[in-house]
Amino acid sequence: MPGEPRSLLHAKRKRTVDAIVETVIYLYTESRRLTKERARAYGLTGPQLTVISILSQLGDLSLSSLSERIKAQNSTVTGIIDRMEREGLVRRERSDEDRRIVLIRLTDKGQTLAREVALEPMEIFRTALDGIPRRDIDELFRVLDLVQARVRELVGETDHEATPKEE
Amino acid sequence: MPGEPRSLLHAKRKRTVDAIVETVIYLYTESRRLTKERARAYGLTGPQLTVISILSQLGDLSLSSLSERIKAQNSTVTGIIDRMEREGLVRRERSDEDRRIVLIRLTDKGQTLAREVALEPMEIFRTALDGIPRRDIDELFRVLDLVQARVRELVGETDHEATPKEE
DNA sequence: GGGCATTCTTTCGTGTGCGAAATATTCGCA
DNA sequence: TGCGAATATTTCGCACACGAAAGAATGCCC
Repeated sequence: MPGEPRSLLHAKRKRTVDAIVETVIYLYTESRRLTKERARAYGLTGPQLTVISILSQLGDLSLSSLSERIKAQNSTVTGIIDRMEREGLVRRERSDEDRRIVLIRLTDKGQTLAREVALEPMEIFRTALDGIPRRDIDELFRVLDLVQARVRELVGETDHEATPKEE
Repeated sequence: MPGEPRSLLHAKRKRTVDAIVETVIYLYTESRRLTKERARAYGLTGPQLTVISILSQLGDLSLSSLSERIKAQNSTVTGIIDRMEREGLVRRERSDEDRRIVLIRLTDKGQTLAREVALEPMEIFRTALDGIPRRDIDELFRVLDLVQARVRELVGETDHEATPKEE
């Protein structure tokens, strides 16, 4: 194959890719920052506000299901719940069916707060998407989904542990 | 305006938005996880590897420009550099022109490591984008850019402090 | 029925990550 | 000159965040 202006094409594409990566980072970090700012108004931290909003929507949850929801390790969530319990926002309650499980439950104080805030994760990001035409949203979804599939493929995606792939 | 099946449209749209948000979170956190995993192989943490790769590409940087690059506060980067200095990966050097400035410089050990790794931030994400057709990449860029603009608009975007808006 | 793998949570050590206050240096300007 | 505002970095206190190991309870299976 003869020489082509390949590097030029690559250069342009690299700029686009850089911009996309930058944008994703921006959206993610800005959303986090805003959640935090919003939480501060109620004397909470970002993760604490998220926990309150999840418990309020889904009811009592075991510590591990909570961890799964907020995509953090159990050991991290233990700490978050410790501090929230100290503040009287949640209570730990041992499950009766399986006494290994700790159920996290909102106290009255926690529920009152929940009603005041009603926050979605990544809220500004969502709000921004509201201002975008339907067709563009669909396009965004379509391509992001392609990218995600590709990442999962590259990563191996056996859940980093679970089911060893058998085909 | 007469009644429309508005809630149905909203429901569908909400699902799409949820999926988009989920995907962005996935891409961001998975990229971070991979960087960290990769760093471990060299006895480094994620941020440390990022610092090495940036310094290696751009040469010596002041602490603040480094903070800007990795989008973290100065106080955070101070800590990262402390530990890297302890490990003999970088040196602090007071600038001669402006003695307020601390220049961060890779040691020989740091440079050797840099040559071994050569990592881009959010690397898998980038790699995944490589497998996506040009037209889709352009679409993704176009719409994400719209979203970003909308977020900036919503946030006020006076740099959270800088130039008080005067129009 | 007793032990052993499994599951759920906590503990521990270390490393970010932030914001406010302290410190050091430079710059503008009266 | 000399002093107060501005800039660059560090210190401090706190809250995540993770992984490895310990602790507690369950379930399986001989």
